[in-house]
Amino acid sequence: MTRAAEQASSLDLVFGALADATRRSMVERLRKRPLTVTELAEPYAMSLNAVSKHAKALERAGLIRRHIRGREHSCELERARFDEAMHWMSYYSEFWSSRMDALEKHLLEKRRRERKG
Amino acid sequence: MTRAAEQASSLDLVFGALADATRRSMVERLRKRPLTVTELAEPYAMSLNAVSKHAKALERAGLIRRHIRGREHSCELERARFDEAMHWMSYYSEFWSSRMDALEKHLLEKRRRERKG
DNA sequence: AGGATATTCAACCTAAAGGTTGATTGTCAA
DNA sequence: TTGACAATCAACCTTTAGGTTGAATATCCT
Repeated sequence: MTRAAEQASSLDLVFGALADATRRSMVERLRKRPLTVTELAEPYAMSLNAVSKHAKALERAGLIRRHIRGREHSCELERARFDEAMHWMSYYSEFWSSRMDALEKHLLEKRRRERKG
Repeated sequence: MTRAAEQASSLDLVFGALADATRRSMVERLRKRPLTVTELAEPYAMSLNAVSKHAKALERAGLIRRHIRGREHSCELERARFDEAMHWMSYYSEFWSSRMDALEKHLLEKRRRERKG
């Protein structure tokens, strides 16, 4: 990060984006299908402008992608983007790390069985 | 949340706490062993006061616990606290959800085998 | 008791976050 | 071509976040 003390790191942006309840709610709704900014705004008691800003924050963090078709901006969840943060966190969670360990063991075992038989 | 529009939700606090690089660095270091506030402060080019505030943010989010022994505050990682956020995120990650699915399948299969044999 | 050490409290500063309103840009459709 | 619609830009306001310094509190040690 040469001139980038100024620019937030990727994890800063992802966690920062998820630290807001409105944005988490948006992510939840985008899980089902893409939504335009206007559709996104519908449930919230705030201006379209505010929603537009939230969408931009999610986009900056890479958590959504935007497809512009005419005047409509369709916002789509970028599921892969969650992995980085999940991976970071997994080091600190007993629950998940133990489950991941179990899974790794399972996969190794399976591979071993498959090689044999 | 009756009178709690004011108070941030649990996920707000957890993600908010992790949105700062200094605090993530602290978490990383606490993974190995508990550290006092002074020990925590050592690598960072900021006042002890600032570090104390960061520790408090992590504590408020439930990501660390504090054991006071005399004048020293020993900060310890609260690993279980990461689970809630991980769980929330897991719905949105292809990577993790697919792995979790595989694990679930494995566990079911295993249980089935064990019941049979 | 008295001084060093560990930590927090309090007041302050600056920048960023989340919201507003009003104007602007671009696209659709009659 | 004109008006409605989708979204952003720009300016502004208020609260919060991250940092500072200086004083206070509590504990340890001799």
